Amino acid sequence: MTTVQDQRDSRAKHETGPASLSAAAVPVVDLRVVLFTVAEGELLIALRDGHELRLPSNLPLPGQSLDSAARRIVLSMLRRPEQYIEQLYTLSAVDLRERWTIVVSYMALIASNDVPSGSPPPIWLPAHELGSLEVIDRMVADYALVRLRAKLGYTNIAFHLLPETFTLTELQTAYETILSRPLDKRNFRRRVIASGILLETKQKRRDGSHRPAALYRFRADHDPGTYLTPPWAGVVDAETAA
Amino acid sequence: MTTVQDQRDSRAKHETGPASLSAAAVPVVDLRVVLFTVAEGELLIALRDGHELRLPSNLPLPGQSLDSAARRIVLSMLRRPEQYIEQLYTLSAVDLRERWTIVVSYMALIASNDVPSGSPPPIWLPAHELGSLEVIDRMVADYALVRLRAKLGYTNIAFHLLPETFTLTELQTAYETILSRPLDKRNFRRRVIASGILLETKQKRRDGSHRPAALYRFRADHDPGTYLTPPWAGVVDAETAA
DNA sequence: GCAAAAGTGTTGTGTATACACCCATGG
DNA sequence: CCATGGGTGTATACACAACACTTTTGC
Repeated sequence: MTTVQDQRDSRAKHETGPASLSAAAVPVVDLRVVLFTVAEGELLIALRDGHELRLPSNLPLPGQSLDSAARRIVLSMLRRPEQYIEQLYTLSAVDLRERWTIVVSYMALIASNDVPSGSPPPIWLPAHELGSLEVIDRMVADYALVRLRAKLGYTNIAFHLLPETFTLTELQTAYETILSRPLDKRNFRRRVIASGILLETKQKRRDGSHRPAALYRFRADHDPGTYLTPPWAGVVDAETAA
Repeated sequence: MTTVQDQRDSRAKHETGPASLSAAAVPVVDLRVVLFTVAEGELLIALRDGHELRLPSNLPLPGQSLDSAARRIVLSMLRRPEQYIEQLYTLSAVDLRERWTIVVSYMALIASNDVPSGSPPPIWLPAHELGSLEVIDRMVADYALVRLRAKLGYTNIAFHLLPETFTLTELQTAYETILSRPLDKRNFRRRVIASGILLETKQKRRDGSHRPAALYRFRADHDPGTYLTPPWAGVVDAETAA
C-alpha cells in the first residue's frame, strides 16, 4: 500500500505544515547517559544539578557518531573519558516543554577513585533512589540498571568500574554492590581467575593489620569488548558512511 | 565545564549557521526494519525494490512510539503484523544524498507460509547475499543477523518464524537454517520440550509415506518475551510521557 | 597473641554433548 | 516389504553452588 516515497512525501507535508499535537513535526534528537560508578559500597549515578536533577544529555552533531556525542557528555561531566560505554535504547517521547524528542540512551561506567568532576560537578545519586527523576530519565536509568545487572552475569564489564589495579576483594565488592547480594568468595575467585581476564601484577597492597592482597590488572586484550553491541558501534562517522 | 545549556546554545548556532559538512544541521530520523523469514531452508530478508534494493524504512510520527512506526513498516510490506519485533541499534550517518540521518534499526520475524505481501511485494533476499545493499543497510542487516543468531541460543524467538502449529522437525530446521549448522535431533527435542514453551496439540500431520508428526503450538504465555529489551519498549507514546 | 582480611579444595548436582536404533506410514 | 522421516535413552564431561579453615600481617 504505502511505499517509501509516499511516506517521505507525507512527512515533507508535515514539516512545512503547522506543528500539530503541540509537538513540532520534526523531532529533536537528544542523547542521555546513565553514568555509573561504585563508591563506598554504593552504586551511584551521575546527575546534573539544574533546577531539578537530570540525566546528563547532549545533542548530536552532524558528521559525528552518536557514540562520540555520548562520550562528549561524559567528558563534560568529569573531564575524563569513561572506561566503558554502550548504547541502550532509543525512544520517542514528548518532553515537559511539549517538544517531540527522540531520546537515545547510553550507559557508561567509570572508576570512582580520583574522578576529578568538571564544573559544575555532578551530583552522585544512589541507584535505588531515583524517585525524584523526571519520567523519561527515570525509565532510562531503571533500564540501564537492569542491563548492567544482567551483563554482570555473562560479561566482564564490572572491571570498568575499577581503577587500573585492584584486589580480588575489591572486584567482588563491586559485583556485590551492583547485585545487592553477597557472593561466595571461593567460587567468585575461581571463576574470575579461570576467565583469563586477569593479569597478576607482582605488587601487593598492604592495608591494615592483616595479610596483604595481590593486585591485579584488567587484560583489555582478553575482553570480548562490547558484547551484543554491533561491531561498528561508534565507527560510523561522516568519513565511514561516505 | 560545559553544561547542558552551553551545548544547546552551541548547537543552536549550528542550526542557524550554514550547514557545514554538506549535511543539514538538523538530522532526519529514519527507521529501518530487517524483516526475516525462513523458507525452503533459507533465511530471507525482505527488501523494497526501487531503483535499487533497500531495507524497508519509514519516518516516525510525533506522539507515536518508534516501535509502532516500525510495525507500520512491516504492515506496509506484508499487510500482516509481524510475529516479533525488537529494536536493534541507532546510528548517525550521512546518506547517499548527503543528508544527515539518524537511523533507528529494528529486527522483525514472520512465518513464511501464506504471507500475502502488499503491493509492491517485497523482494526476499537470502541473508548471506547482501552484497548489493547500500553501506548502512548492509551494516544494519549484518548486525540483525548476528543478533538473531545469538538470541537463538538463549531465547525462544525462533518460534516467531513458524506458523501457528508446526512439527518439531520444522522447528529444528528453522534453527539449523539460521545457524547454518546441523543440530542433534534428540538433544534438540529434549531441550525444547523441557523449556515448557511447547503445547502439544492432539493433531498429527501426515505427509508422505512415513510416520505422521505430532503438531505443536507455541505457548505465548510461557515466553519471557522481548528479553534484553526494556519493559517499556513500545509503550512510550504521547500519553505515557506526559 | 589476637584481630582482620587474604587466600585456598572438595563434593554434589544439574546441564550440555555425543551417539544409534526402532516406529509408523504410504505406496 | 521397503523407503522415508518420526521418535526415543544412556553415558560422559563440564559448569555451578555449597561449604570452613589456614595464612599473613600490624599492633
